[in-house]
Amino acid sequence: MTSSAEPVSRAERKKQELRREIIDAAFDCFAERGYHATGIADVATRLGIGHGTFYRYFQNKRDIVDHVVDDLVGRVTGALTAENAPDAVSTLAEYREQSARIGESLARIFGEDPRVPRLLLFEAPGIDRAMAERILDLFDLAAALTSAYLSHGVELGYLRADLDVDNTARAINGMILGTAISSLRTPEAQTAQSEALRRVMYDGIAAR
Amino acid sequence: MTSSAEPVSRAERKKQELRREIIDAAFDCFAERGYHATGIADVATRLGIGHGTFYRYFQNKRDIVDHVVDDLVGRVTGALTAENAPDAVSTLAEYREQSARIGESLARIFGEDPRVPRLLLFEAPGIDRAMAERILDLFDLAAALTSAYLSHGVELGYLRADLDVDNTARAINGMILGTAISSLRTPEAQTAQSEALRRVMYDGIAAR
DNA sequence: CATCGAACGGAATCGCGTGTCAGTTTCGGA
DNA sequence: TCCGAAACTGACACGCGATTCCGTTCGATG
Repeated sequence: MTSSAEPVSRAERKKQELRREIIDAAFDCFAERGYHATGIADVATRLGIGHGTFYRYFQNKRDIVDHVVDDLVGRVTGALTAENAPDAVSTLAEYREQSARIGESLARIFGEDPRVPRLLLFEAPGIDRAMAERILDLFDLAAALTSAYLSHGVELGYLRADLDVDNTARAINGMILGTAISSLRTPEAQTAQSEALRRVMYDGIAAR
Repeated sequence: MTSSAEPVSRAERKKQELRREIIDAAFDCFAERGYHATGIADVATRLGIGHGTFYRYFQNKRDIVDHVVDDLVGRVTGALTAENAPDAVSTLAEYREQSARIGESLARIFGEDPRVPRLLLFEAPGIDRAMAERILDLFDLAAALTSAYLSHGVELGYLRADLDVDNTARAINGMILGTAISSLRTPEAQTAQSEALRRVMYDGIAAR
């Protein structure tokens, strides 16, 4: 797949490598001081390159933050979709396992590096309207996925027949969001947090 | 209470009034173009005053956004606490009613003016670290309140005895957060959304 | 080793927004 | 009607950071 041939001259590879490094350095800076507070010079200095060089790789400041966010969004959607087809499941027990798996996957991304949720949830939406829309798109995508899982469960009869799949999906994603945000301050509560989340989903909160 | 006397000269009242108007205008601007994109001049122009005047009322740009946020946080905490003592409730049915009431109250604030959630959730956290912490504080406060309700319910026996109150509180607040965010794009779904939220809380999602 | 083009660095440019200040207006009281 | 204090105004000084540009360096090629 990556062998789409072409020159791939040694120099070309070097170039792609630096491009990659710039994206990473920008991510570091944005996460550390925030988007508006970091200058192009900061990013360049962190890599030990002149800031004029930056402009050989990216159009402008707005351009790079898009690439940084691309990267993070990719990681998240990857975790959401990888190895987890909605129709791979046919009982409630299997569904619980699958949701636990997805939950862990997200927890890993968010928990291992709190800068990821910080940037996506706290920094990005304040950059401009377009970026805020991108984040909302991400929420919508997540809602659509969750919704598909729920629909599947309703069809097979292991979830409530009268479930309002779309809105319930958003509610569930909200809980996940809440977990991600909590973990910004108390990363160690992650596990208990997602356990509580699953209990609410499956058992509700009322006494029996 | 407000009659703490003192001069309250006519001029003094005028002054407080303008101060108030500046806060409102700043809110309008921040919500419209975002914090970083609005200049003091924009705020002043909107009121038809010179921007020098602004500095007679507030120290600087950072100062005013604090006051704007104060205002919004006040509205939200007001909705969360007003007329809703945790111990005013003693059965599950009453608890459902109370939670519906609080939900409606929040829905009113967020639904009537989407700029409120947009500013609190999307704009504020990106301003600087201190502001992000303020928003996290607000989440913590909300979690503590919800937690108190849940504890009360566990003690009286109408909620599950093994409920992890703290983490469940955060999960529930997450769902509320999800609702607020959804309503940024689809305000009309508010009601269905919070209905779904309550169903998850009380009935879970599994078939019986 | 000479040549040439591409990549690099960082000094200089440019525009913008914050915050100040000195002159002007408003207003209440005598 | 007049005076002085307080409030207002907007031109201006200032700093900061994004972007440009050109002299220098690097490295491939013959």
